Amino acid sequence: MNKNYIIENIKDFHLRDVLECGQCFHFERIDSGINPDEFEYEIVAKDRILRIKEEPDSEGVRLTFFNTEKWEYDTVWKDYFDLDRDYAEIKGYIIEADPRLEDIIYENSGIRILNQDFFETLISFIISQNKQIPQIKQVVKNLSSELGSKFDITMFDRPDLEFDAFFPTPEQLNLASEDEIRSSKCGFRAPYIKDAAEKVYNGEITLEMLSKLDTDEAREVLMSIHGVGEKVANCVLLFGLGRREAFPVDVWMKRICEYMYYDEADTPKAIIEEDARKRFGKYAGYAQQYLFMYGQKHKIGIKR
DNA sequence: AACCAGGTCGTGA
DNA sequence: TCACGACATGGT
Repeated sequence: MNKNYIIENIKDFHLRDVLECGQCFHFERIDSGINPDEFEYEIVAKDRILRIKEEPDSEGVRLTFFNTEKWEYDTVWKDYFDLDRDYAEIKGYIIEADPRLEDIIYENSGIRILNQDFFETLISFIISQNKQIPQIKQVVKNLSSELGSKFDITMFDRPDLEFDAFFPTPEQLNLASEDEIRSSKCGFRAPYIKDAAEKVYNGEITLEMLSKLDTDEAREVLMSIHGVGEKVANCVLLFGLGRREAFPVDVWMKRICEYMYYDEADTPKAIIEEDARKRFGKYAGYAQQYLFMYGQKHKIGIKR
């Protein structure tokens, strides 16, 4: 009990940027914010609840996984945080594809793309349409609290948890009525969530079948869900199915890419996606995340 | 008080 | 194909 696991000198990692870059929603910052170099978060993922802290270190950062055994880090969190990946290679590849991204990557050098649960990613990004990130987080929290399995609080080393339940399983969401789903404040997305839960629960769409398909085929299958279009499908591919060549184009990416590549001219999202995938190839998804963070920080293309 | 938000669907040219 | 309004909810 209360054994912490610590890893040191981690490069290309910034906990805040990893979590706050809009790829995941079931987490909360829990430190005071007094020390600008320290970050502590509570994350619900991988059928677990993790408390994790980041501090500066001589060659990068030190991460403390609270109440975590070494085997849990090795078999669960290492993969979840994409820590097996060589980000120096990824960055080099992207900069070679477009040298103008060097500064952008430098500014956001701690981003990683998480390897998240497929079903949770699917539902989360269905919720994300026409919503801002704080609201998405709230709906994910409500859905979990109302329909997911509750934690055994006695398992944890502190009583004041931000969350009280796991994200609902396909079965739990499929069993819920549309009204129950609506009480999470997901609004008009309730039937979309219903349809997704149904198709996954009854085996019409499975992780196994999607893994056998190439990215474009898998996207078609995902888009057979009512309420899943190009953008949501691409997010599921990138964040929930490990398809790092996927390049989701939302309003932000549209503005950023028009600014970067089309002389500010109005350009269809499909063209932007196609060109980006040609330009950035197998790492288009990483390029997308760096560009997204950059665009948000500097409000690229926002008119006033 | 309108208007917008990591969109998608349905409709009508 | 393509443009456009509707869709819940909450925040400026």
